[in-house]
Amino acid sequence: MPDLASVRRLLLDWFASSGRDLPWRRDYAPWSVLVSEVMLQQTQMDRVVPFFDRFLARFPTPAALAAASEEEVLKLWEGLGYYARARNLQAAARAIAHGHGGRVPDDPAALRGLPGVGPYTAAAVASIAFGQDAPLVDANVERVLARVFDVDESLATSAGKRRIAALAAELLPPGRARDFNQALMELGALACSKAPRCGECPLAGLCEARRLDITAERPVRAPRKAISHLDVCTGVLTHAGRIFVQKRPTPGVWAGLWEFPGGRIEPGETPAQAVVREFREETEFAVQVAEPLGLVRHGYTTYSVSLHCFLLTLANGGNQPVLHAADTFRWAGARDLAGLAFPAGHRKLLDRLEAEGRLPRLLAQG
DNA sequence: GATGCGTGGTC
DNA sequence: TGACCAAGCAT
Repeated sequence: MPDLASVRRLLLDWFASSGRDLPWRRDYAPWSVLVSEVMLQQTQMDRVVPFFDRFLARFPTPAALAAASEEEVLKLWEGLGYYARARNLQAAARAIAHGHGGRVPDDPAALRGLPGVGPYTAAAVASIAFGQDAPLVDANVERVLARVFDVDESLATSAGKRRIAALAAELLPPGRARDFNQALMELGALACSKAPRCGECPLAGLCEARRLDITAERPVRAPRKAISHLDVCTGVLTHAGRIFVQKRPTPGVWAGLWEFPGGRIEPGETPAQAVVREFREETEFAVQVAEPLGLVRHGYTTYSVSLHCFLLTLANGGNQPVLHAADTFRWAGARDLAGLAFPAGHRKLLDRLEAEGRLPRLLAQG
């Protein structure tokens, strides 16, 4: 088994020389650390940084976020995914503003009680913001420790998880948790990645998986479920120079985001038939297809979709919907469309219409 | 313990 | 191209 003291020293030295310069690492302000850690859940660093900069500029304190509208918060989160994080973070900000005197708590139990803060994030904030000796485990830590110490239990099992957690706790140098926890994760992100770059790794000389030439087999993971494919449709319904949008209910997929109605294309149905049916079911609008708008392809973790898009007009009747799949609706103008948060596929469709120069015409008063 | 929740990068 | 995956959490 690799020498623990050597692992600690090599990791801390490497992090001091090779750690990335990140916005929240200048002063480790607790609010910055909390926001960054929530954004980093299941999301890679390079993608987070620009979102973090915009978010902190707008919401420099928990009180600022607490006072904002959910609309504005989701708009700033648009494109980052896992939107429950944004709503939970605002709920956490309100709890901090009203229940903790406006300061992010340093007590792990209090942190854990904030919405959207689980075991990882609580330990990350306690150690990175406040320097407390809290070990943490994320996917990076799992990868690094499973390789360095050749953990052969599957990480899908509780035995494997316990083994990693025990190693992370035993390894943590008291008083150095801020740098050490970040060092482990940074190493997992920069060197000990899925396809490891052992030439850049300070631990290569003592890594068990490398010695045994089994880095590709560590960590042992459960096989993922197969990715399924789905054909769905959506329609941009225009009327009197405006476009119909509806707000998705909470909880659920894309809760609180705006969308164009649509849904799954059933067997034996053409995409055009499906979009007419979906509008009837979701809004009780009778619509007709004015023009196909092509295909938007989009991937998700467990499935991929082909989004068949259409331009629609009202076939008859008034412009008041009866909503069955949404909280509220709006006949949106250009300013609305720019300011509302949409799921990526629908935003992609809007961007395409914009790029083709068609949006102004659709939104012309008529 | 299993599942749902987004998105875009990578190879 | 498509399968895999990322600084997890809630239910």
